Amino acid sequence: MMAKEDRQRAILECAKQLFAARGYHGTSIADIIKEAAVARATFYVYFNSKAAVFHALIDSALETIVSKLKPVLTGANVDRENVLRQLRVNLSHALGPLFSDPCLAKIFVSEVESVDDDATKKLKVFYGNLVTWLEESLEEGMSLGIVRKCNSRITAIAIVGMLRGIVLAISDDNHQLDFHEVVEEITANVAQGIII
Amino acid sequence: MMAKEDRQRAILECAKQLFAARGYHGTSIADIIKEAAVARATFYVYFNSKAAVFHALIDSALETIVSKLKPVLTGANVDRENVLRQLRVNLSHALGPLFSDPCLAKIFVSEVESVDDDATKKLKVFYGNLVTWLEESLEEGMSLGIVRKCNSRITAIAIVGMLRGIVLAISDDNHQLDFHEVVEEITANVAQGIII
Amino acid sequence: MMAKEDRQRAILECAKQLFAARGYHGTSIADIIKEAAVARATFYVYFNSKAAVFHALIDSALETIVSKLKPVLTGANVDRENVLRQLRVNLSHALGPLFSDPCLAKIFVSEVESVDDDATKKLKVFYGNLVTWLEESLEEGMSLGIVRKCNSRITAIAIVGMLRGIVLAISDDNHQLDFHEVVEEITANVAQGIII
Amino acid sequence: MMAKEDRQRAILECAKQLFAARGYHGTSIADIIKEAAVARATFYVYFNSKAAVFHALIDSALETIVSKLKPVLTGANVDRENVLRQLRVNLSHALGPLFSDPCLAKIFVSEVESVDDDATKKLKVFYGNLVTWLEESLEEGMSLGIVRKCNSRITAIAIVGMLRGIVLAISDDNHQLDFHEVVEEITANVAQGIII
DNA sequence: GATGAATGAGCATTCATTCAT
DNA sequence: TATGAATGAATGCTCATTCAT
Repeated sequence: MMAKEDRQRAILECAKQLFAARGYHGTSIADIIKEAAVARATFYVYFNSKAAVFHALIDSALETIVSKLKPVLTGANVDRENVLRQLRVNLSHALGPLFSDPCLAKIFVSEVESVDDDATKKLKVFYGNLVTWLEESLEEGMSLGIVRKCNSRITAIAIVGMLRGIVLAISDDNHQLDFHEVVEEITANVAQGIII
Repeated sequence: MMAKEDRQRAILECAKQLFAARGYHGTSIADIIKEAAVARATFYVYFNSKAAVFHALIDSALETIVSKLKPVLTGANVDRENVLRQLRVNLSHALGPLFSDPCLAKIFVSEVESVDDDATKKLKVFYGNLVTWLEESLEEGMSLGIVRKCNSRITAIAIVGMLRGIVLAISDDNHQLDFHEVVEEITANVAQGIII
Repeated sequence: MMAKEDRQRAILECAKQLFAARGYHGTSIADIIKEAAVARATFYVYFNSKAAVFHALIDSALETIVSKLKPVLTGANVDRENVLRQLRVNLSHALGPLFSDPCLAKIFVSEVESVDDDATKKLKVFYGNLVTWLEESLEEGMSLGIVRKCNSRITAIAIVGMLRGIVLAISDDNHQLDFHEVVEEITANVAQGIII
Repeated sequence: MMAKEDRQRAILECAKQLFAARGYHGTSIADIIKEAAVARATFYVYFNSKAAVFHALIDSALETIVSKLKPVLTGANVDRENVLRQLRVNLSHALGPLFSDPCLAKIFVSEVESVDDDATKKLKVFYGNLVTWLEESLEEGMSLGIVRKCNSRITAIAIVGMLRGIVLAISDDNHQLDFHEVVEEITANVAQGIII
């Protein structure tokens, strides 16, 4: 007999892997319970619906990431090197969990359509907030002379897209990216651009 | 009575809008034929399956974009300005059609799961090729001293992600980005990075 | 191939018999389509839900009965015999269809619980209206001196119950009541009571 | 800790109210145990099944009523007044418990379909017996010259229906009938009919 | 070619009941 | 005795696809 929490975790874990592998719509309750080795009704003891598992996964993913993010501190005596260091830290914290769990990464970039809206909306809101926050940071950076003059909105969107691209790559089996290299490279790109 | 091609095009167009708005799984054959004002069986006169319409849309989208892309020419007498100009042109050509048709943009970044593999695979292959091509270009650029030393694979992935982010933003009603600003901004980011 | 209306009627008829025999909750869609010899989805071409068939049956039953009822005319020169004749006519019209279709009778007295409320409510409203109408008729009859002084509400309820009892008996295979005798007997009971 | 019998009674009482309010099929075990504040498995300690509780309720209801009924005594020196008095007494005894417990009344007239046959059959048998007994009484009454010549079967069915109608009205919140008036009225109807 | 009726495989969900403690 | 976790059979319903005209 399993502890109650373990059971829930097992279902969650199986669902995560299946959703990551076959997508939300490609995964049936039958698949999940077979993988988790529980009876049909048992699934519903722990989750009210298929959508509910997905919600839980999204929530957990967001929680995992968001809790790690720290605001970038700036001020009088904050130089370029300092900002880049903070950037590196945030990137490491954000990407770390995704690197160690490709399924989480997959869920994170999944654009699941037509699930009970809430779930997708949560992710959308997250990315939207990320963009807004970056936008404001860029504005502040410009006023401090740390950031070159740019269209902050477009740039923010581009950076978030860049990160999503990385996460998508992580979630793909064959890319095999190295965590530290990624962090360094992203930082460098942001810092220097690509073309000399 | 409609000409045969018009009928097909009508179905395709309606399907595109519906897929863009509600997603592949959120759109039923019933939705499509209602919108296109054709009978159920008529749909199957023109397309073998729901997946087939999606395939056709993907194909058309890819064709539209790919045909516009030109290889970036480099050589002895190619300077930084020249390369950036070519980059701008390619970006304009690639993003142009997507800007004028947000539904196309949506399809383009859609990560539809569990459609008969082929469709998703085509998009994946496209993005994969894009990454590979960029990777090679970066390598070449490095050897020519035009590109700073970097991990070409990661950087390529990041850039493609950046573009995807932009396209995703285009496909979203509320972002309202300006075409030329976007092209300039992306170019600038690639050229200079963000942090001074 | 069946005409469209025939198909619907066939389903309706089978559903009626099954509902009458096993009750609403004791009848599954599987039962209905097996009896009607149609495919599962075909059922849903004609009815939106299991409850919808029941609604249709109730509606049809009520329509059948209600359309036959005529208001009892009274006035200066209306004597006891005349009123009783009108009563007989109404009884005949109301009970006739139920006598010729025991399943209809069964549906008519069925007190189906927890179907999408509407259906049950319709029947309840019908019986409620019947009671109210009878109540008013009794009141009028009293003021005309045709009806003995009585509690019109209780009496109305009792009469409607009497009728329901008859209909229930009709719907039972083994009672084998004679239509004309029933009409006469009810009229006589109303007219004379039972105990001398 | 509750005494064993109290537990059982509590479950029974809650079930009765729920069945009366939402019907048998509209009431789940979950509803019952929540209302009775007992654990799921505890329910099955006291009752073997959902149907069993219903059986018990029917049994108790029938017991309550049947035990009160007294045979109507007739004989040489029994006049009309005497018979009516006995009728009144029986009615009072039968309707009394139902008036004081509308839920009991509801159960009593419930025509629950597709419960494990036994329960419904018991009620059916009860009503059948009632009809038969009335039928015989009417026959006897006729031979004694107390009852007018009538079709005893139909009349018996009608009278039982009348009573059922009253009980149904009792079980409905909004009717608010007065016990004594009902008894008087029924007696009067039986004695005199309605139309003068 | 054009149509709409017909189809069945598939799915999420419910619920009375049993098991292990 | 009392419990709550676990269960699987059953059910209503959907939807892409095919058939007959």
